[in-house]
Parts: sequence; C-alpha cells; structure tokens
Amino acid sequence: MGRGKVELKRIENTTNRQVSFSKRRDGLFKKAIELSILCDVEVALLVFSSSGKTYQFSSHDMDTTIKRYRNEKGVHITNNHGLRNIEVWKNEMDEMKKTIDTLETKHKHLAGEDLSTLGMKELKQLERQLRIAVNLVPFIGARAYGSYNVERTEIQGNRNEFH
Amino acid sequence: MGRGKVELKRIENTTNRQVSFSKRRDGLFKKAIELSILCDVEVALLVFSSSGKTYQFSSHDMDTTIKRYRNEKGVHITNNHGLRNIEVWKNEMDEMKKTIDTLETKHKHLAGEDLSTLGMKELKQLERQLRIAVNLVPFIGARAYGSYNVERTEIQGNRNEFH
DNA sequence: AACTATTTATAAGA
DNA sequence: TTCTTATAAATAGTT
Repeated sequence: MGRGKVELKRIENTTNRQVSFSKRRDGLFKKAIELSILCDVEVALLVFSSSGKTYQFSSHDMDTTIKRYRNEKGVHITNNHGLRNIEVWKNEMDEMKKTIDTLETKHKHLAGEDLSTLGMKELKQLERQLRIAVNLVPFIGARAYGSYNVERTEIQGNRNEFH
Repeated sequence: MGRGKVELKRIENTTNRQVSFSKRRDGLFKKAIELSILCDVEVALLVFSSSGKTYQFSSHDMDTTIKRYRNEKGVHITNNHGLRNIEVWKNEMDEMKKTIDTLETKHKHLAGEDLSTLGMKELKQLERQLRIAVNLVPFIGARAYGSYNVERTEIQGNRNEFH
C-alpha cells in the first residue's frame, strides 16, 4: 500500500528498512489495539527492534497473558510430560510405601510382635528362622570377638510343648 | 477501510463482531509477519478469542521472546512454587529410601544375615531380642491354635559358651 | 464465503 | 527527518 508493491523479504536498504519499520510498527500496534477493542479480545504484542529497543502492547496484562499462553501450551506439551513423570513418581512412592509396610511387618514378627496375624504355617516358619538366627549370633560373636558370653535366658520352647 | 468508518469501541452486534474478528485477526497476523520479515525484527503476537481459542505468531521462538521480555522488564520472579513441591517430594522419597535401607538391614540381622557389621553390644542386644521372640512364638502358637509342637532344634547358645 | 465501495496504510518522493 | 501523495492493502457492509 504505497507507491509500489513490496516483495515479502528483508528490505536491504538500511534507511528504507528503518523507515518502514517505524511506519509498519506503528501500524501494527494500532491494528492490535483496534482488534482488542472492536472485537473485545485479549491481545499481546511484543516487538524487539534490531537496535535492541522493546515495544509492547497488551490489552489486559502482559504477565497474565503470558501465563495464559504458558498454561495452554503446558497443558499440551509440558503437562502431559510432567504429569506422566509425576504419575511415575507417585507409583514409585506407592511401591516404596508397600515395601516399607512389608518390611515393618516382617520386622515386627521377627521381634515377636503382632504374631496373632500369622497362621500356623507362618508361625512354624518364623520359629525355625528365629532358632537359626539365635544360634548364629553367638557363633558370629565368638568369631568376631573371641570371647562372647551367651545370654542365660531360658528357652521356653525347649521346656514346654503344646498339644 | 470499508464501506463505513468504525468507531473505536466494542462492536455490539455479535455476528459483526465475530466476522470483524476473523478478518482483522488475519490482517493483524499478516502485518506481524510482514514486519518481522521486511524489517528483520523479532515479533511475538498472542491473541485469545473470547471463545477461548488461542492464536499466536512468533518470528523467532515464543518462549525465547517471552524470556527476553521478562529479562528486560527484570521479572525474575519465576514460579518456584512448583519446583519447591518437587523438592519436597524428592526429600520425602529420600527419607523413604533411607527407611527401607534401615529396615532391610535390621531384617537381615534378625534373620541372622550380615551380622559381621554389628559391634559386640549390638550383637548382644540382637541375641536378647531373638531369645525373647523365639520363646514368644510357641506361646502365641499355643494360644492361637491350642496344639503347637515346638521345633526340636538344639539351641547352640545353651550349650556353648565363648570366653 | 464472495464482492466491492471505501477507508486506511504506507512506499516513495519532496 | 517529517510531510505529502499516489497507490496498495484492508476491510465494513452487502449479496
């Protein structure tokens, strides 16, 4: 729209380019403002000149508009990715919680607590394991420290039988 | 530029407003593209229609351009909120990992494994705990099942003493 | 979605 | 630069 048509490519003449920039920049901002008012929409426009100057317009609030853009983008790309990662993390944490639960239960059983939840079979197995361990401890102790006094506690299971 | 001049205010007729939006939006994006190419400058344009659709153009890269804007504006107040949450999660997971490690080690000790890492004091304590447990099991078994045959395994610690 | 009468933007010239 | 002006481009209202 001028005395001659212009090709859509960088204007090589520096002066012409700068003059065109000035005119077209003003025009663009005017159009952006018009669009936002006439059509009642949210518009944000950022222009950085090659000399480093910043020109901006935002019909609402630049940061809010940028956030809105980021959110919409994020929902598409980042969020899917991020959510999936979070999902993985959650699962990992759930697994860890289960592991901790299992270990705590086993630990309690080996410490003679909460045995009422065990069946006969499990109890027998636990007893066997405890007997092996209780025999192993003084053996290891002796090997490690030479002198190792075993506890004098009576082993109840050796004296009493239940039928 | 049409059959009539338009006042710079919201077009009240919905149809007209939407048609104008469509035409002017296309025009604005065209102008933005032309400016960036002809004058070789960085341009970013965001438009959100009232119906929620997002239209965007950026001559370089939207995120880079937004960052450039933020830098110039000195807005370094990024959302550390999300990162902080992730940090909390990470710490929580680290704690859980530690808990699992500890429980696994204890579990091994109670099962008579890895005892060489224990000192004399810990060995004695472990032995005491095991004796209590091994006595407790048949007692619980009898209470729960009435008839409970104790294992016949000899308790080594009862026969041998280490000095 | 096309058309077209007008307005608006702007390239080149002064 | 800024102003002017011829012409290209955009678009409001119409079909």
